[in-house]
Amino acid sequence: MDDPPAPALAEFADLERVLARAANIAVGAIRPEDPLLALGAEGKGTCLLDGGQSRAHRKALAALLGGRAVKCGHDIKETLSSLERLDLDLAEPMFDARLAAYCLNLPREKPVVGEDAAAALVRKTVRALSERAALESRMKDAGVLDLYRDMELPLVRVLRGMEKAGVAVDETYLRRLSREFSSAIADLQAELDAMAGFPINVNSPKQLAALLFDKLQLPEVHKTSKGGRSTDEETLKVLAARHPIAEKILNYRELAKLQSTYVEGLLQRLDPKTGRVHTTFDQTGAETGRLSSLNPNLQNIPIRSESGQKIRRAFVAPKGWLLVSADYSQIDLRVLAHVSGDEVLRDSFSRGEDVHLRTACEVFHVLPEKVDADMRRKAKAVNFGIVYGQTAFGLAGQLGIPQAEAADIIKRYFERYSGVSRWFEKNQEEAKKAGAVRTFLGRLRRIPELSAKNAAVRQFGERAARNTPIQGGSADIIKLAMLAVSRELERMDGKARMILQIHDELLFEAPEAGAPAFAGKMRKIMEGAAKLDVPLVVDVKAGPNWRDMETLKA
DNA sequence: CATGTCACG
DNA sequence: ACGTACGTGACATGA
Repeated sequence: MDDPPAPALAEFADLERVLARAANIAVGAIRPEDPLLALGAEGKGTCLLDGGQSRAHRKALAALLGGRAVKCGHDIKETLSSLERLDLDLAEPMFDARLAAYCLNLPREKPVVGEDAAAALVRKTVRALSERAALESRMKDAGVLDLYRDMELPLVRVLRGMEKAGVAVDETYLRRLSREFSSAIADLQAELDAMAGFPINVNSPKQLAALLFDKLQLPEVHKTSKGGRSTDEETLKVLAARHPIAEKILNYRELAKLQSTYVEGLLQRLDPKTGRVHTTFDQTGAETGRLSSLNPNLQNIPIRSESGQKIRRAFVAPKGWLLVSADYSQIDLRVLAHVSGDEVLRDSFSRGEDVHLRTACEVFHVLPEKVDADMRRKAKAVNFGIVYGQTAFGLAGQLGIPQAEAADIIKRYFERYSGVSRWFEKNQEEAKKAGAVRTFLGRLRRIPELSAKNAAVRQFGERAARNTPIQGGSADIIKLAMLAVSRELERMDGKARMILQIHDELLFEAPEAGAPAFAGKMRKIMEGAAKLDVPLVVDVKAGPNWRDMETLKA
């Protein structure tokens, strides 16, 4: 498609009458703190307004943006965010070119070199208007128009509401934690310096490799992707058997990570006026249809380690409220059961069994009462690996078992779960033919790597082709749930809020008194968000912070 | 700006 | 023979 003509800057008044009569108008805004607006109509040039001008024209803008014209833009969520500052909103109908391109899984637009923010805003906004018809037609042809119109576009406002609401953080607690971590890090640094015999910067993989492999002559465990000598966690765990410094480095790394990324990162992003942090959800970043979260990323808050849990404790409910968490149980494997139709997997979920235990029974040929913790652990790794296209090599590495044993386990898995095996075959064949895969709700991912000459590249494509219908199918389900939940929250008129999505979990805050009933309501909505051939099961918990949550029974 | 590392689902 | 588990984002280092 041709680039639009260079936008002419015009006075707002010159355009206002044209815009008021237009069926489609171009609307874009950036810089929430100091809004910059672009407005235009087909063939009528563009008007650029800064924050001050926007305020002066607020009344006229409200009429235009609240009118019946199709508001066409590029990244509507960003536009909504900037307009909030002027107390303005966009009324339906809308068109979001960026979201349309995402649903079509088109390659991402490269940034124009040397272009300033205002010029980029005008260019993208005007293009959104001129490309609307073509993009809608392409979406129809590609079978993703319903996905765009009924799922992604309505989700924009829901996500903006979550971003705006933010999450409360206990600043006093976090500052105390910062001092605690700093002191522990300083102690570890002193011990490391003493053990190394010189001041060692553990944050430098280069210095660390020199210490471990040159000075201390410890064995190299594996290479980095670029051929260097790796000092990662896996390596250090191996080296821990040969030298006490490895363990110290691991301890240092853990705390340094938590301190820099989470404690300091969150304090930096905390709004001192409200005591809340506000993430941005990227609705168009992930190839599989998942969301991502940035500035700060609130989808990777620690949970696994003890020190990590101290970070979770910093996320709190306001006084008189509770956090409510609702997470889908085994959603990926349920989606696999649904798309593959595998009888054993379906049976397992229909009966409400422990799926990892069932897999252990199937692959080890034993009765449930004979399954020990190690067998279940292995079975769990197999269930994870299956979804990712894991090889015997990978499973062996994961479990620390010989490759032959891993190959045997995988072989038995596919014998017992033959429906899964057949679905993988069929999916692979169709993916190769189409150069793309879809989720069961029609979301599309093109995978050009499937026809690569290079075997490694092609195999990567094959794993992506296996994983995407599953991970993407799960993403579709939780998005539907979020839409259904948000409709209920509107009915509740602000008596509770949805504040985060973490791929298979939704986090809410709700008044303490009504929290159990609220949690039950959310559970029901989420379990009913999509109709699969197996039940969807949601576990709900509530508590004063994101660490101390108690399970609520149905 | 690339690299290595590591936090999460 | 190929390389070896999918999807993200943030941080520190050092060229």
